Amino acid sequence: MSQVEQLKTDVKNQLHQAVISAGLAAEEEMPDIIIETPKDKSHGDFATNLAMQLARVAKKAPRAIAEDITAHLDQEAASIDAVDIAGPGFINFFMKTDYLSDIIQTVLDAPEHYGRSNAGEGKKVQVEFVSANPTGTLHLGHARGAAVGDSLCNLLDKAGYDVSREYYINDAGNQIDNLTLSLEARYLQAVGAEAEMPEDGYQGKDIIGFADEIVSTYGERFREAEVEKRRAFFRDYGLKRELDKLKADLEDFRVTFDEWFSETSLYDENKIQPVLDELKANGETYEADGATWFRSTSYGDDKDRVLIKNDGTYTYLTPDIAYHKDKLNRGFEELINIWGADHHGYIPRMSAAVQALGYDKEQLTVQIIQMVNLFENGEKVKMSKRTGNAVTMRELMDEVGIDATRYFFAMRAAETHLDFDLDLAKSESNENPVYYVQYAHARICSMLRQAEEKGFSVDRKADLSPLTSEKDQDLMKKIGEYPETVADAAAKHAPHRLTNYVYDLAQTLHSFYNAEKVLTEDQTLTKARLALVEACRITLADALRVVGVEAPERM
RNA sequence: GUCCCAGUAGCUCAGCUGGAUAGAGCAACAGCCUUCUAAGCUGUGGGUCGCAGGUUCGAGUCCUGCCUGGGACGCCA
Repeated sequence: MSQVEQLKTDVKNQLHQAVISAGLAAEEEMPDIIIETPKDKSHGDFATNLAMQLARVAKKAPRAIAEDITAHLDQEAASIDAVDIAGPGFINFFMKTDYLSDIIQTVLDAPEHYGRSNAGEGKKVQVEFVSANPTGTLHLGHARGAAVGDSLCNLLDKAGYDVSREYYINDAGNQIDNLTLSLEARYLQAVGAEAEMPEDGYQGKDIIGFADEIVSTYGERFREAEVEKRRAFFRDYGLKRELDKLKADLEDFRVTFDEWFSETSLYDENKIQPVLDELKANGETYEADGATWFRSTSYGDDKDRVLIKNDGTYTYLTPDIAYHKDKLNRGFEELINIWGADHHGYIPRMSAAVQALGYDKEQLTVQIIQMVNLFENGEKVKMSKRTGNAVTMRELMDEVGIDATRYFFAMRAAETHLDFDLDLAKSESNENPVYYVQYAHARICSMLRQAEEKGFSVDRKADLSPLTSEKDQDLMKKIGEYPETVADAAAKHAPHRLTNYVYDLAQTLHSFYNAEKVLTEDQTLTKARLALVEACRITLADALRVVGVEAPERM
């Protein structure tokens, strides 16, 4: 537990005692005691609305209740320096300040550990994200999903969840047949044969490239080959090359997966039929119009869904249900799927399926990634200038840079529409929040370098008592908020809270920097401040790492 | 038509489990570099929180209806 959480717990416990001994409420009437951090510093380090919550139970005015509570409160036991009753009945707590230096001490004692918690209690969570079809290039929306998904996983990991990252490869359906036929057509064209692209074929240049590769490696041998064999080869070849490309793009975007799960493997390992049997045995299916239906309306879907079409083949849903069953069989207690906005209508049926298989509704969470609109020169850009197609993730990385792209995508709540300002993301200026945060880190590194030249080094045992100025304390407090921010952002699946935090922390550092000098004639003060900025640097670097952004030592 | 998401300052967005005077950044205006990085700091102005009801000590936050924008509504994936 972090210092701040420990303090809050102490205050909570003492408040609980005070309420009992003041006779304001019995144990079973006790509300959840909420300790919040006021926005306004004059309202103390912490505050509680407990007196207002008790108004009904105690049948007294909140301010009078607050008087009773504070009169019975053991301030010493909760490290409280002073209390104040304010507004409609808030109790404000001004804490003894030594907890602030404890924060810095904790960071310095175990830098790589700071912010880590056991909030998740080792719960096995699986996050499935990106999962774009292996038939083309990753685009804007995929990039956002990748950034949000990866940061979320980093967060969950830090907050004590046992997290696994997975990519579901749709390598079994029509789209793969389409890929195969498209590649075949391109190959035949490349060797000068008559061939037409299939209807709805993949027009991308990458397919032409693969065809050329095949020609240069294998020559024209497939020209007269048996169609079935030829197609099997093209299928495997095309799939492998598409996957290589996806992996490379994602890796360059600093996103890696623990598992690349093949849809085809569900067929190969006979994992679909047993799930169908199970649903049938549970009475969740019926036959109608020559098809097999899943009675998803029993679990809140607005209509039933076809599992087996009247031509005998599965719909997309069927293997996907088997896939989710497989995930749960692998021991994951919670599944998080990160899907594009165009899939949100699919949520109720997947949720229904999980429930129909006997699992708890809460075990599946679907996080929707809303659409991204690119803006340049104040105008919406839909298409890439170079290719005329939708803007790809690769283009975005090349043009904007990975740091800015990752930061911008992580910066906003995932389920909100995002306007991505290309000019802002590209600008190396004060307007760009990424550089603002990175600059804070580089600035500290610069101070540490100069300290070293002057014979100072960061002393983990430095006396921190000289850190008494307002800016010193602001910075210590902000650093102290990190563990809770991480745990909270993880629990709420909200990586954007971390970018908000890291921006705040950078701002607090810059403000500190302009008000106080670190390298001074006063050795004791210098050592204390070096310890402080080092703790800040560690926190900045770690938060940036979670977001997927580098922390440069110079800018 | 049904369902989902969004609507907060001129623009882009935060706003935790319902709490104190609704906050940042950008843009506008006024200051701060002989001093550790000015990619920085300090200050000023700017709001019927889409609209209307309701719940309660208290609503941007919860409930109902409506308006606007986006999306989804297939035996496609």
